[in-house]
Amino acid sequence: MADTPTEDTLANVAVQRIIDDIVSGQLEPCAKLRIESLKEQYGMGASPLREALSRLSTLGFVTNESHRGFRVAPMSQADLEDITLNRRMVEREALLRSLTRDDDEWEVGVVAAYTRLERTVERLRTGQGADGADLERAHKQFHTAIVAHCGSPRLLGLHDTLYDQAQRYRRLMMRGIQDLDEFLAHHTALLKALLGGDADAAVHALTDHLNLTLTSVYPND
Amino acid sequence: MADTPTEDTLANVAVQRIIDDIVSGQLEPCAKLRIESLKEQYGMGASPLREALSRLSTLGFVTNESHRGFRVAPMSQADLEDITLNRRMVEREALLRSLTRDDDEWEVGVVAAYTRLERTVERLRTGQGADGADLERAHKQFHTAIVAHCGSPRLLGLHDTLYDQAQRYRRLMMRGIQDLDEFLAHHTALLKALLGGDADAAVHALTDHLNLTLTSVYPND
DNA sequence: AAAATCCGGATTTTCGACAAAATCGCCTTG
DNA sequence: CAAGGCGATTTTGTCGAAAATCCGGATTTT
Repeated sequence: MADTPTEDTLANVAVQRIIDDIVSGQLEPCAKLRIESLKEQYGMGASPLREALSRLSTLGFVTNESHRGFRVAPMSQADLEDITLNRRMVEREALLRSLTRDDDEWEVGVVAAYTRLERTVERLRTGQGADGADLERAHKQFHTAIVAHCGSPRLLGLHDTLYDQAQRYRRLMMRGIQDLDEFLAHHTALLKALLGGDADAAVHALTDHLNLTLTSVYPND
Repeated sequence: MADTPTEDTLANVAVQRIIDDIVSGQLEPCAKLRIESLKEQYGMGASPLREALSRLSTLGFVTNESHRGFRVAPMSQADLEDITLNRRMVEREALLRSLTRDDDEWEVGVVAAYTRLERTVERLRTGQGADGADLERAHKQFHTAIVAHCGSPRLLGLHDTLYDQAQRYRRLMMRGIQDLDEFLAHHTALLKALLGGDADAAVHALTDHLNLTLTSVYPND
């Protein structure tokens, strides 16, 4: 899920795998994360696991009251609202910076990522060699491409962790979707607005898109 | 009652102390952080130190290439620019949210923090029982009060770490300041703008204030 | 009965010694 | 001077156990 291709310490591997398991729902919200259990589950010693959990707690995927161990971070409407507000802020800033840099590579990257997303949807619909994980990967790549050229390491890092944190809620939203067309149409519209040359319109389209998970999972108010 | 109430874990204490030592400059940029040395320096074992360094690396105070150990994060103009851009974004968002919540407590808190800052400057000038650390604390409390009531846990966390990361550069700026009056005057103006009721003006004053460290440490361009 | 206290087992946190793997420094060699 | 080898050092991970703390139930007190 989180993008770091090859990290060769066990602790780094553990971070990735635990994020994946939390985001994919295999580790449920508020689930106790006992080192002894994790040792068996991930086949490694206690040290790298503690290190991983410690880092995950500063990233917000895990909670850690002192002497009370680690738990998967809980889910709530308030939390999704907080994630969404932060995502709107981060992606707006990153998008504006990408646009005003008039970096040719940006457009290329966004279009390429969109094409990949389109193709993945197609393969998923025709049932040939693409699963939900592929779709999620392509979706993340698309959103990452939008902010990729903002020039700020911190914005990129924030986007990455916020995207993953939102993924838990996005899964709930996707449950009600057999309508892949609608999913793709939303992103097509977003792409059009991004490439349209009007910064304000692009930002609006993006923030609207981000609100979609929120209003879709918690329709009230 | 217990003699020494250890509410916290050693690892948490280590995080705080190392941040302090990095921010205060006692641990210089790019300095190697060898566990063996730190064990002696902080009087604790390797486990809590590794955990602390690991967390600090995700917070951005420390770098950590795999199998190459930990180092104090380097300083650069690009880094300060990144910090500043992120601070403008975060504090702008937090300020706007605090304002639109029309929370009485917000004004009270901001004014109280300003008063504390004012008094600390006064005591510092008359040389009675206040040192640089006190001023630093009061300054941080003032800026924290501005964003305190935004209602977003993530914004608060971001503000906190970004503030601390900026502190290393602020120290350089302060070197050239014997003029406490100017320092205080800047904050007085900021306070006025914040309380003036004009959101746009308040945001502008705040972002200008944040730019001050940047332009002061790196005057070129 | 309700509240406070106590107690024993379980869990978390920390320690320290050790082993494996990777990196670094230095030296030689071509 | 570049390239490569080879110990020495450092980092990373394992293991077992000690110290501190939490949890839940039983007991005592109000």
